[in-house]
Amino acid sequence: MEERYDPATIESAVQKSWEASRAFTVTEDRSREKFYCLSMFPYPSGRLHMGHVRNYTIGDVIARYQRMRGKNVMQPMGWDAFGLPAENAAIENKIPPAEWTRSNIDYMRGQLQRLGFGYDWERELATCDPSYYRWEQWFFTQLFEKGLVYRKKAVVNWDPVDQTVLANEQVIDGRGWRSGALVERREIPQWFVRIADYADELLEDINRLDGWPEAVKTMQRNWIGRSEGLQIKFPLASGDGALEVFTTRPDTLYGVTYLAVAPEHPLATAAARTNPELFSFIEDCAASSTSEFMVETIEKRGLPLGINVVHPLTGDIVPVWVANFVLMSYGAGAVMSVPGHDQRDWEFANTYNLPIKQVIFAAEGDDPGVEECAYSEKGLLGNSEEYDGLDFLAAFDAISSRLESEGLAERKVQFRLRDWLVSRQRYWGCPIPMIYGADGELLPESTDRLPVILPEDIEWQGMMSPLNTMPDFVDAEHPQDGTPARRETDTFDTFFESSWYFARYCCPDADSTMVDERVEYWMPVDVYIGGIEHAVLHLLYARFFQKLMRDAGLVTASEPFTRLLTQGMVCKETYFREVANAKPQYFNPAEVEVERDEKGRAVAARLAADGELVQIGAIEKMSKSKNNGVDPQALIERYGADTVRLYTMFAAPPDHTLEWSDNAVEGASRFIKNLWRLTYAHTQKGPPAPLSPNDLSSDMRMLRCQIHETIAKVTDDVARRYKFNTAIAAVMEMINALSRGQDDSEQGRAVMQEGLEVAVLLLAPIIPHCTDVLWSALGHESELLLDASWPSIDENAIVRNEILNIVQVNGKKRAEINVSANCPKNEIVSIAFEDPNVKRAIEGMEVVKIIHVPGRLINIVVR
RNA sequence: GCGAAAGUGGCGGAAUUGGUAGACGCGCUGGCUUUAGGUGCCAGUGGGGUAACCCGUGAGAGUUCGAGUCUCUCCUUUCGCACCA
Repeated sequence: MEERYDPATIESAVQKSWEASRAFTVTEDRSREKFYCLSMFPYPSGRLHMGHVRNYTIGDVIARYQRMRGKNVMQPMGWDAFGLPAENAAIENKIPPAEWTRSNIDYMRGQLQRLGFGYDWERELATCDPSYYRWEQWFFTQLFEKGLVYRKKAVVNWDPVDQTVLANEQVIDGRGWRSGALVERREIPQWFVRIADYADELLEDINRLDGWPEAVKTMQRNWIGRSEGLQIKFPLASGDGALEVFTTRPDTLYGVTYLAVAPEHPLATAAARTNPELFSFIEDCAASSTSEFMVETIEKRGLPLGINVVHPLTGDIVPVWVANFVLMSYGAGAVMSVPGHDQRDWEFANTYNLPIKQVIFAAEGDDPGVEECAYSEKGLLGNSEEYDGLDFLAAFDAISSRLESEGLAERKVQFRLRDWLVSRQRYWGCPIPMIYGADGELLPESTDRLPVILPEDIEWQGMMSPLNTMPDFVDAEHPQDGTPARRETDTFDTFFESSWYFARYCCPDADSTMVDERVEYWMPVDVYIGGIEHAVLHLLYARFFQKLMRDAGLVTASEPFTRLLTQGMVCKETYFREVANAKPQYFNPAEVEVERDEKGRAVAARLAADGELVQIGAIEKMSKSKNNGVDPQALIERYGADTVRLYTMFAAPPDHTLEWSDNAVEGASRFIKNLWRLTYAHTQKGPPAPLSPNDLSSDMRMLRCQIHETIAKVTDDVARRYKFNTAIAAVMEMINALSRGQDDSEQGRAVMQEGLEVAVLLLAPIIPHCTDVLWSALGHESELLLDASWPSIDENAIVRNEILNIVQVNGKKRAEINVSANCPKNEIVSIAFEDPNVKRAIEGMEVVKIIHVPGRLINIVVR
């Protein structure tokens, strides 16, 4: 090894050796335990950002650790290549999306390789390749044949100027982001997949996901949102038909004072035909974004429809309103309003002077009343005729049974989960393989004509998908009789591609099936790593797809991901200057110099270019808009990949947000240099003698104890807890101890050898390049560090004969005492009572009891 | 609005099962070496107090011999909300 640590040279040499030996290429080997380590594949946006670096370092550390444990590890990588940004780039820069995407992939692949991630590049896939998307087209046709796909009208954001459908993120303050035109809600026919049919199983199987974070499981449960309730018919007072509503609180039925329907509800549409005020209200509602967040946060408004219904129990006449907060997509698109016992209804009733009626009373204690706010707890019924005094369950049952027997209601399980809308009116996506016959018949493209290839050589005009204007694409034939037909021009939601890529990695070259038998060896994924923002959508769609594939006989596992690790965001401070009548101007932290007081607090910041002050903003997620991104490329060039990997793992636990600090990167670099120097100095003294554990000085025995305790700590942190920051801290402590306790005696050098070997092995997954060189220098030239065994613990080394105990008086620490490992309680107590601090603390007091926590502390309780 | 998390020194964080609060690192302060600068090395570093000691984990209550950790209320921040990926 060289005396000086030169990351650029080392890293390129080590990476070349991995490449030459195809070190990360794997095949199925039934004699070995497999480990499938998967990180969420990136969207090829142009350059890697710190979020990618963090995500993929976590995955690589786990993969390399499992390999050292002897597992047959597969770690693949690919590209989630379809999506909106490629279309934006096409519009802005006149580059065809395919070209833009493929050149980004090439650049980003190089960046991943420079970071030294151990991917099996022979399994690489890009979702925009026909060899990939042909199989999801095929699968979609299978789903269609099974009746799991249907077509129905759904609301979209429509930009009337650009004549195009907008994504929610393209709607800013109710306007199209490019045209600035007021966005309209418009209903168009769309393709849906019946995920709601699997709602029960998706919910039930969450209970089996032991390796998933509780927070993610709870979010999925809430997203699926199973609720048991009653679908009730309120007969129209006019006598023609009934208005159906779903409620989970039939016990509050006597408190209904009005009904509310969504603006898109047929009853509202019908009433609006003869009522201009209603018509314009509904139009107003339609002029806002479709996102649920917007619907739920706007001011609650409504109008009476002039329609009445009959209360099914009392026969009272109840008015029907239209309200902007009722969602057409949930339940029946109509609700029964009980302002006494639902806060939103209460506020609405207050605004419009609708009656509020209390029908639920507290089971015990004071009556809460409904004058100040709604009482939404479950309690005992009142003002409810013969049901007075019943509790929630009894009332639910009695009222449900009565209405059911009268044919006015039906018990129903309602899910919040809606069927998956998979069609997008966009170009850069996988074509939906459907054809419209002359009479509008829905026809799946025949299997032998798949894939339906997305034309890549395109002219982009305006904002609309160019597919609509390409006769070569649109003109099709009836799959059976060959008559002229029209091809679907919608493409799939990109979640469609990302819902099964993990299965395809197992057999990326299968050219006659979607997946082959190799999938049975590798699936399920043992650990899946990605951002917490995917907690619901992507991770739920992927679970759903796995079940669809299982039911199609393609796979046997019901769940795709055994263990899930959700990663936090990467953040950085922001700096800006106010600009009159415009958005603030943000400056990249690299261009700003920060002044600190003697405590290190930032007191001011100046732009390096002009020396003038800039304002210090919040610490926010790295983004273009806040100009607070740190380019990984520049850091790799300056410090090397190992330092960047070490820092990202050390700065925070994987599931926390990571606040980027350039100074702390320097610290990571310093640590590697220290390890390098220590190893160099040690190896320069020649090979050490074999270790003889029974001949160690007491200092060396202690040092060796720490080495083996570090193995235990790091193994637990890496394998079980996924806390790489504390694992690294433990190795740092060990290196500090080795460095301080240098002893050039024969056995002292043997302990140093053992300590350095352990450090190199423990750090190998995190900083694989420099440890590779150090491993050779320590005398393991013939062994590949990649396949070296994870170090094991010498149980004899970690036996301690003395243990530090804490003495507390009334829970406050008063002394520390050293006692022998199995010292009985009474002896510890008598030693404690000898301590002057303890004596002073208990002087003149009566000892009430003494609590002993073996091996830790005693607490003397006095009064 | 609904759902889910988080809040500990100047900063990132540690404390794994209710048992020593602040490991490790950054920053900062003082010193040494070299010196053009940087690197490197040593010491100190939660607040208050001469000290004994007291205070201290977003705020407030509670349970306990003992609470950063458990319970309740509140505040703040972040993430998701179905066409961003």
